[in-house]
Amino acid sequence: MSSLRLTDTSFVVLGLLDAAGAEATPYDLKRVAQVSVFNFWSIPHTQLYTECERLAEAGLLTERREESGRRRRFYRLTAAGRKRLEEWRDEPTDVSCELRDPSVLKLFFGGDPVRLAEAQVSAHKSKLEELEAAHGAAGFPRGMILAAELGMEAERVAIRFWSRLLEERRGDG
Amino acid sequence: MSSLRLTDTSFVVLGLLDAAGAEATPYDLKRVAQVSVFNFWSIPHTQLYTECERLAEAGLLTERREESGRRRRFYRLTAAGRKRLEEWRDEPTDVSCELRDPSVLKLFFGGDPVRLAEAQVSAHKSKLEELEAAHGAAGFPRGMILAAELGMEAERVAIRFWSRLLEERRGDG
DNA sequence: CCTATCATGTAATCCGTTACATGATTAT
DNA sequence: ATAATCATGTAACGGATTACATGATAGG
Repeated sequence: MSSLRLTDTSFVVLGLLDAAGAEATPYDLKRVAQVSVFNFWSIPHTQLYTECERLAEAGLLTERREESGRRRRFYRLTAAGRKRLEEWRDEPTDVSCELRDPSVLKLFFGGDPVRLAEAQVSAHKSKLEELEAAHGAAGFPRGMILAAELGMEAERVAIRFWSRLLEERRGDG
Repeated sequence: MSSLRLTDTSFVVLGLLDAAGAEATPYDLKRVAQVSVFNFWSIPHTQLYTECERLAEAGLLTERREESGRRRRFYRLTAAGRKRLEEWRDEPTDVSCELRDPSVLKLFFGGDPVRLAEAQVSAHKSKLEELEAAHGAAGFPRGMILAAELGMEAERVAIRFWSRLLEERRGDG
């Protein structure tokens, strides 16, 4: 019940549980996240277990454990948990994000544009297709749809950028 | 001299030292980084100190310490360090990056689009101006220029995205 | 029934962040 | 000179990643 610091990871978990609207195991969260949040903010599955534990200790989740078999743990948002989630998402941030793209880092420090571009064009294309496919399904809340649209737009920008490098392969120095 | 695992942070340090082409203190690295790499991949300044130490232990940097006064530490790339850097940057990655934008996360989980957009539009606009200003200076290697151009393009996309949300403020649900 | 793969989870390690601290330098 | 700010650095803590491990389930 101690009031520990919440990280972005914490809010991903709180948000997923809120969206689920019901009890869920960390594994449930992982499955739904993999086709939604993880598209633009991924978290290793092991962290979902420890984070649920942490949040439960802080009183933001309740924990129920199966008696038999796997003894799986089911978590649910408490009122306090929902409150923290709402406070967080209603408070706008002015921190602007960073690209933090490993390939751009290599490019920045002198990596060969053409070789990098070859890998990046196909990577971003398949990512875009993935997003478009997931986007087809209906019934998502508006925020999720908007986030996906921005993600797709970002992919298109990346594709254009790296494709252009590929074309100018006679480029100078 | 033990062969520890190198992280992206390691390569930022190696890359900065390579670009410097001379001995530098962690503080030197910080100053040059703040107007270049940190625009799209930032690292807390304290980490530059510990990372230089780590890399020196691994034999990728040499360390020279001032005798008098501040007893500052100066680092320089070794041949092994340069080799690791080159290997890294010449090997293309297929990992595509993630947005990892805290505001998009809030949007995704139901944050109010208009309130978020208000803060984001101005944040991204000032970031774009900053990038454009830094971009004016000449004499940078091509990779750095390209990285900056992608960064500016990404900012423009973000500005368009959030601005559109602002305009449609009568928007549905 | 045996094996391979997927589901589910724990533990240890280590990087990255935060908090703090002291030496220079500038301004007044 | 003294305060204030900037430069430079250290140490502790905790979150995130990695490595590993065991229980279910399906296919042959």
